[in-house]
Amino acid sequence: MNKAVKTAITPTRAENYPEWYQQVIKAAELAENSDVRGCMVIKPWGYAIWENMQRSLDAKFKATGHVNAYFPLFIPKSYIEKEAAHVEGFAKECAVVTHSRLEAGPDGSLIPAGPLDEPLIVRPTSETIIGATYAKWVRSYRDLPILINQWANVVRWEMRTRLFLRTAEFLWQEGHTVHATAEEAQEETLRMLDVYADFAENQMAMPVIKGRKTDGERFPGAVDTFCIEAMMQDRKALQAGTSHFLGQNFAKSCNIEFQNENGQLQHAWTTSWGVSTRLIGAMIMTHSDDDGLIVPPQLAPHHIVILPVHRDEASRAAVQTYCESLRAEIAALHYAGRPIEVAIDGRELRGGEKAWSWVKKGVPLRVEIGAREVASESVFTARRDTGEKRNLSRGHFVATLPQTLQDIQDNLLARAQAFRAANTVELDSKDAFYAYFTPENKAKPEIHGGFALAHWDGSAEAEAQIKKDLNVTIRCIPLEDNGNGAGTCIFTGNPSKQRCVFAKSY
RNA sequence: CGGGCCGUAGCGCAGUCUGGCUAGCGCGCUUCGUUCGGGACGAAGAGGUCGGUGGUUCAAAUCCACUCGGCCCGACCA
Repeated sequence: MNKAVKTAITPTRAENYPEWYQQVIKAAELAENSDVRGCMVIKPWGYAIWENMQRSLDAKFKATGHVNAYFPLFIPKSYIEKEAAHVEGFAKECAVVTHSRLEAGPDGSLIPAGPLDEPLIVRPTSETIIGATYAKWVRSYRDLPILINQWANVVRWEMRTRLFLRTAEFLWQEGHTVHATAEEAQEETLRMLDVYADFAENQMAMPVIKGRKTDGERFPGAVDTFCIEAMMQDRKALQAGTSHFLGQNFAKSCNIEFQNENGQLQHAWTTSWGVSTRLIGAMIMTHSDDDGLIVPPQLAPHHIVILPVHRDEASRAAVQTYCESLRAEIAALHYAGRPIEVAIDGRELRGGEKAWSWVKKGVPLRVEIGAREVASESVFTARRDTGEKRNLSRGHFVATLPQTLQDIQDNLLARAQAFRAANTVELDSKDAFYAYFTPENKAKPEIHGGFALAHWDGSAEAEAQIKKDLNVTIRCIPLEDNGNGAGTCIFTGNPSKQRCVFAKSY
């Protein structure tokens, strides 16, 4: 109390958003930088959130007919070379294994030995190695479709990294499917995009825009790339997931061929789709505040923590017993299809310090139990999302707990939706567009801009120009056009079919 | 790969320009005491190859050379 702390996290979002982001991660003990450049250590609290994401996504994949499998970490260099656009996109960021062992050097150091005949690439994505495998599996139309997902790590040698948002190694899932027809593959591509959007909104409480990428932003080797785009609290866009219709590009380069009902040999149609630990970054930047992380109940490792408050030794045993029985009662309840996760924090810490540690970790509900609560059969409870503190009868608290968690979940989504709506504008002139995306203070840019919905005629020149001038990109061409149909391109004056989403992005 | 900055305790830093007592400070950590319902206070402790190698010197965290690593700005980023 003596310490005049206004917020648990310094700096605040308004003061320095990127630094705030780093401090939230640190304070919540989600992850830290490792000794390996660009690679992070995901700590237990962060990994538990990832496990919850995995569990939920995995169930959705299974429910849409997919099964899991695992493919190698290493890809022969020649495989990557097969697809021209793919090489172009990934060659610059591949880790390459060239030797198979180490030998003692003259000064006691180890030097690589046993050069490989063909270097191996550490997978940046697995289209080529999985495609090569599928080529062996597919003979007949009866072998199709193949609907497989893998949970894996991938490596992309990024120049500049940020925890969760862009790391050299990251965890993800990648679905790779093979179909007999283009239509079926296109349906699959959009089905999985819907799965991602459903997960983002209902589990992460993060509203997203589903859309199609422009030619310039498309996945290397894809015919069509679809994405979900979310708005972070600095109003920048984050691509939260992608689903690609690969056409026959990889089927041709990997030789995935089958005989159709008429006995004709033809190339198959493939898709791939993925989301990564970047979603944790998205969750942080969507919901957290100046007191730290806020985890949506659906993803929270603990839904609720019980903090025993021991004021004197006389009541200690009674408080402890009360906490234990409350925990047992809560643990028997269910929320969102799983038992409510409840923990008692019995650490020998001061009350304030202990409470703040859970605020910073973003636990949805905190309960403090002392002699007063024991005496009156009540609980003192605080919501992380609103900060609201209440004294409730124990019976009422327990009976309404699942609903309270859902209220928090709903509130987070509603809050994020309102934020996005408040920072989304329709712009109808190039001047207004440039004004919207230009900071008032160029030396120390304030948080400005947001999502701009504007007409664009498909001109790659205009797309390149705004990227150069403003660092603004077309995030996507929305699948659901709520921007009232056709109009005029604000850059060229040519006709435009619909508005696109423009924003600065991560 | 170009331009700039920085490596001193777990973290954040001072000291380097102008070489000189036993290398300091804050936070954190350990122990004890008093405290405890929203981030306590006091006392006593532990913790350092000053990024590395070589050189100059009676003497190097400090000066010189080389080298390794990191950060920022560019370029790059499904």
